[in-house]
Amino acid sequence: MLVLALYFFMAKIITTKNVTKKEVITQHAAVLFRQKGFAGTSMRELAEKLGIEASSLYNHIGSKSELLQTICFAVANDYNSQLEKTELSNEKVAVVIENIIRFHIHMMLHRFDEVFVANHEWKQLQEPFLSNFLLQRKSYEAKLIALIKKGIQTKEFVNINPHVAVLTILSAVRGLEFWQRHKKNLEQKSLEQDIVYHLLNGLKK
Amino acid sequence: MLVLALYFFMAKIITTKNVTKKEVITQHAAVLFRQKGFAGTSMRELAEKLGIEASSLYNHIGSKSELLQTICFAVANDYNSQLEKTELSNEKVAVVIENIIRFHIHMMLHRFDEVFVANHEWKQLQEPFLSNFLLQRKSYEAKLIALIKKGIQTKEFVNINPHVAVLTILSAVRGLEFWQRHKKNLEQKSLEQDIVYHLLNGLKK
DNA sequence: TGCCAAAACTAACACTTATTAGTTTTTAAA
DNA sequence: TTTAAAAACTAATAAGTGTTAGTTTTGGCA
Repeated sequence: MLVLALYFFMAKIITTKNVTKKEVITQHAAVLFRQKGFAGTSMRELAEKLGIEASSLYNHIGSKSELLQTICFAVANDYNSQLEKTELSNEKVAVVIENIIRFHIHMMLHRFDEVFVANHEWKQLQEPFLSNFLLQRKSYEAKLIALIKKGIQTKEFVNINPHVAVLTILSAVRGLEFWQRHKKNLEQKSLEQDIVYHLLNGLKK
Repeated sequence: MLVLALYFFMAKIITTKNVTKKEVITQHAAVLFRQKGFAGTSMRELAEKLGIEASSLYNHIGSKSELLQTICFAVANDYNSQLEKTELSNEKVAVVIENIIRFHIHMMLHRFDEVFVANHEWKQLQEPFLSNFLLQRKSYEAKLIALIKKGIQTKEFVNINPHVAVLTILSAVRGLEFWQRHKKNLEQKSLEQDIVYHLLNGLKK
């Protein structure tokens, strides 16, 4: 007698300890949102990456928007708390600025997907999250501007428009987005060193 | 006797001479694509901005994708032809680089919407346009890298990784995206001067 | 005026979207 | 082994998508 048994398994989200399923979903969402944008990513697509059905996502998350909110504010919080720490040090302004640049580079290289999404997709946040996010960013920039001003007063920096300098620095560091493509071709340390040097000392001899 | 006449007018796309309706549509599309992203913008939304119905758009354009293609390649062409012009000059490398930076700033300030869309939404291009676009960008960057290398050889520039320098410069200039918010608060000329100075001579005294 | 092409319209198509309801399976503790 | 919660499933909803077909209106020229 032949017994033929067929087993069907339901797919399940794989988690390792200390990582909730919500966090696994959010991380996958970050990758997709980076690759295809928030509006360009569907919940079915996200579910497929996780090996489950779209409707099953809602056992773990509230909504698609919530995913974006989680990503954007996690990044914003990390930048803010690091800045608060760094600000309080007694180093010279040039050193503080250098440390901040290095932290930005670190975030770009190690939290790439989330940072990218926070940089590019925040516009898709719904109110009141949109306003909140913009407010946080403005306050962050204001702190940096104040630092540059201080550096000019202490004669450490040239007499540049502090607002312009901050934008130039922040944007230059964001250039690492493009760098991901050639990640392997260059040592991280020398990359970091070149950017910091370029921004602080310029290109010319 | 009272005669009551009701007139209904069909909306029409307003054009001034030397501007085709297709160009008017494309310009409005650029604004919307910048504000809400390509995937986040619907044809009905675009049509509404123009005061017509969505289906009427198709008397003038082929498809939504075509709009994105038009925008991205118009920008790419402008950058490419300007670079070809500038490269051929007999100026010192530092001057050539400075001119290129100034051109980028000019594009950011005067063709904001199109440049922004080309920078952010090119990923949504369909093949073979996507590959074509990436190829053009790579070749553009390669030319800039060669220029920086030349500048290092002629001892005009410090011994920096040319690839990193190009990315830093291009990204820094893209920071003007954020500047649009405060457009009125600063003279364009001094803004331009500060960025050029920062990138060529650095922040430190 | 009469005519024709350009450009608008309405209506519909076939799909895709995020999300919900209700049901079944799985997991883990009692 | 029973039981309850967690987490998967199927099926459906209502709204929105780009685009096409067919029709009507418009504007300029004969």
